[in-house]
Amino acid sequence: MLDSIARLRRFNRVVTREIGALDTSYLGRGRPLSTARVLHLIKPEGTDIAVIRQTLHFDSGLLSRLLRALEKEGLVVVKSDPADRRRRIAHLTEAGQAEWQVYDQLGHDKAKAVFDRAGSRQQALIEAMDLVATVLLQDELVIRDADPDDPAALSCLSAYYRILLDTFASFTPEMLPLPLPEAARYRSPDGAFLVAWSDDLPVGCVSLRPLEPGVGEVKRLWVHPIARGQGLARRLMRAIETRARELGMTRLQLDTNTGLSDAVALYRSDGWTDIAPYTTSPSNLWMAKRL
Amino acid sequence: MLDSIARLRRFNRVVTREIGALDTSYLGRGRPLSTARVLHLIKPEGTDIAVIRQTLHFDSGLLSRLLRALEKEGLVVVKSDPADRRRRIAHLTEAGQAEWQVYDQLGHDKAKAVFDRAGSRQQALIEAMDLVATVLLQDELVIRDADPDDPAALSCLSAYYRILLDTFASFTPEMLPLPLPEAARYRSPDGAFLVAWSDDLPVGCVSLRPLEPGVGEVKRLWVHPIARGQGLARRLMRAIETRARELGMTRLQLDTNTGLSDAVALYRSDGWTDIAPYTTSPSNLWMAKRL
DNA sequence: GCTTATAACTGACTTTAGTCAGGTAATTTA
DNA sequence: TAAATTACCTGACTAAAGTCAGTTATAAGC
Repeated sequence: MLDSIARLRRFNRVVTREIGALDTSYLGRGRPLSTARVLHLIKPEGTDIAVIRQTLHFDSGLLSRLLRALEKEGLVVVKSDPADRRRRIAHLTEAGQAEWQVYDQLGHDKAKAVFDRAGSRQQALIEAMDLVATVLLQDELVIRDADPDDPAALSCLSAYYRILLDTFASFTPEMLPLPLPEAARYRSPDGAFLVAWSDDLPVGCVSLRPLEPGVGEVKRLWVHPIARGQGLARRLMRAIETRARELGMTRLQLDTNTGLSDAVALYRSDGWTDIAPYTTSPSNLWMAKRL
Repeated sequence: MLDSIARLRRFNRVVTREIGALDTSYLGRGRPLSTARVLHLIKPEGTDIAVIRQTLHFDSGLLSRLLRALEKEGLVVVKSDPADRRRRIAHLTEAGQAEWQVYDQLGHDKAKAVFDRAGSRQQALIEAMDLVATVLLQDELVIRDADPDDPAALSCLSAYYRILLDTFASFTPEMLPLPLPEAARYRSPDGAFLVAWSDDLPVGCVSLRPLEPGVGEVKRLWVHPIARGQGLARRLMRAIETRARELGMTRLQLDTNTGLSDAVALYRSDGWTDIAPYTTSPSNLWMAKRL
């Protein structure tokens, strides 16, 4: 334990020195760091200033002052929210968008410099960083609805497809098109597509499409390797079942393969039972659950 | 690449929030953070204030002021270095030592809380942190003399022994005693023991003992898994050869095993040649090098 | 319609960190 | 031994971050 604390401190020292410099790269543009961070948090479509305040944990007065400074520079315009005119939304001017780009590029360059230093161990570095971040964020996994054509959804699907191709010889890339050909059926009100997020990294997905009135099919359950062992798959299944109920479904089906033994064990332990085959394809196990 | 930068930023956000809190845990004792960090850098035997300045990258004036504040609190006494009376050494008073303990405990508790949250993935977390730190510190590997009884030397040796036990069935724990029975022979002026450091983590070692006048034997070359692939083994060998020359040796020998193929390849490429057996034991290859 | 709550703003203030221009004493160099 | 250098100190200053009390406009509750 003592040794591990020494190692944590070493990690702490190194990381605050090297990675902390990502933030300080925002300096050098004649603007204090906090002002630059506020600017960089404003999205093209505008950002509710309350969101900025929560993200940076700033006092209301402090943020006000920083926004006034950005307005005086002509980079930002703050307007009242039409829906609730007490709330205010910050927008980037054209000059502000240009400056935002500069900051984004600075951070990008700094990050690239870190990876360049890793040389041949770049991949290992990224995986180690993911693991650290995921462990520290494990209590904050969030499941949100996504559009099946969204980049996050597509990144989950392509990871899921890679598993299928690696595991089953009978799958070919042509059988696994991206984006999904019937994307509309995975959108509300027909079906659903859920993505699990760890901070802003997609780490899991599951989808639901209608089969016949009152019956839905669960497909494409996937959990990122760095997020396994935390019950995320079960949370995703529970979430999609809830969504199915909200859509008026009373029965769910799925087809799977006994080769995916972890998934099958999860289904069984969550009340799914075997049913007769209803698809061909590489499936060799069919299950259903009454909601 | 874009994805990896997003992942680095995620890592950055999480780590500055979670691990950065290790430092801020020094707050809450009615003392500014920088003052507390200075106090915690003072060792029981006293610390040269230049070392503190370099470690924290503080301005000379700033550190002076912080030390005056700690003196006024009765926690620290700064005395002139007898060897060079311009230099000054900071010492902890009794009250200062007590306060130092409190800060140490605070950091300790905070670190433990991080590990506790990792649950079953504690070991994986530590290894990932080590990897990140080592990659970022790879240009800063330092090789220093160590005493063979030093904790760092012992930790290297026990890791080395573990490899031997795992690789060769013919080794038994009794054949690998710790601490070394003939430690004195690995100390100057007879021999040497070198340890490679990444920050304050020992990541490699090599040792040298006298065989007969003018002839030395290199033993126990080890490199931590997280530090492999960076040429550290070669640097250690070069360093121990230099040390051997300084000790007046003109010839080096070693015994090894062809099972350790990486090591053997290194020796050969660095000018070592096969010689006749001079030991029994699990060795099956004997080499020498003229200095 | 009146009261209360909420969101943001303004101005005054403090703390912390850090810089800079001297100054002194000790040591090293020429 | 004089001049230069080094190590540290002091005092004056600034910038950045953050806190706090009070104000205004809007929305929500009764």
